[in-house]
Amino acid sequence: MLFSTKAEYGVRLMVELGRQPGSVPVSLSAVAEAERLPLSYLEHLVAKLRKAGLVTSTRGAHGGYRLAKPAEQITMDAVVEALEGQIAPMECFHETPEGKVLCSHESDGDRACATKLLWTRVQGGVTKALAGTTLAELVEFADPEARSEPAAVGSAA
Amino acid sequence: MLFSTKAEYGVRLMVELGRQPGSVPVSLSAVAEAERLPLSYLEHLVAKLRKAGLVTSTRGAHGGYRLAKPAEQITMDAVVEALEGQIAPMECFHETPEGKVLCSHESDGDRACATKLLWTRVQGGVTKALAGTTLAELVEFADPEARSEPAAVGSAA
DNA sequence: TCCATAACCGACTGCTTCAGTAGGATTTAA
DNA sequence: TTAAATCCTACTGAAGCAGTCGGTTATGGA
Repeated sequence: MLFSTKAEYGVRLMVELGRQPGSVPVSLSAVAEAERLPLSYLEHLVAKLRKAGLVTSTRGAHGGYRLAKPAEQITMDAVVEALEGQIAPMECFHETPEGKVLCSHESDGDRACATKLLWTRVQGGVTKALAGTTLAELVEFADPEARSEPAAVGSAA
Repeated sequence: MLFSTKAEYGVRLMVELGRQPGSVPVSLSAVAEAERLPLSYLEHLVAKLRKAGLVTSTRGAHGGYRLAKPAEQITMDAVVEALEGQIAPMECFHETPEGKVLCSHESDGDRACATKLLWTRVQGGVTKALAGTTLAELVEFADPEARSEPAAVGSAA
């Protein structure tokens, strides 16, 4: 598996926030119920998103979370990276701040690192997919009719 | 990390076999020494490659492994999948034999799975990178001068 | 006929991460 | 004052990773 449930849950959480009109904070327990995910685990994930500056929080009663900027301006590479850590195909792969790809095996003898070409391509494919997808797209995809009322979740059961 | 060292070591192993002219089997210990990787760990990896039909083995003295087909015909999606298992971005993602992508959250309520669009794109990016790279390319990349002599392996020690 | 070489196989181990739980502290609206 | 919410740290069982180890089988050559 390329990613763990951290990315899965975290993205769903972001989508849930993105579905909200705007200035209304959404409580984590509402998200947990809507997506049927464990609240206490979501707490860990949302902390990462907050530290990455992707969501803001309001404490106390009627508090909750909301997006730190419009969903159109949030790309999924930032979200996934906040949740999973730096996205590299391989342990030996590091990206410098200038975006240059380094491989620790580089000087591993007398010839170029055999796998660098492959991992560079994979890295490129993933990065392109993530950076080319905005949160707004996912919100739209999940909820094409753009109805503003939340899904009637608690009613059944 | 997207992939573990299984993919890394396994691909290097394949490249090492690909560097050989053709019909000469290469022993695992030679590969281990050339790439400075633990022999007994490589045994596990090469077993996966053999079961996937990517390499063939010759037992006994002067035995070893060689590619099951020309390096030009080996694409890296097969190699990585043999080593790491099915390549899906997420636990809930399954690919049917016909190549259709399924998501277990699909009927997870009243709306489409929010993350499917994203993971489909990521999956596509990775698959394209892996399937679009042949072993021959990596061999050429690692060894641009195409010298046919193997790296002086056993001579030391 | 030995013997060195090599593939083959399964069991075991220390370590880290994952996925989640638990318990509390702090903040804030009503 | 209190209920609702964020925030924080510590803990836990399970699984996978990265090997190691010991032994079995096959084979070419002396």
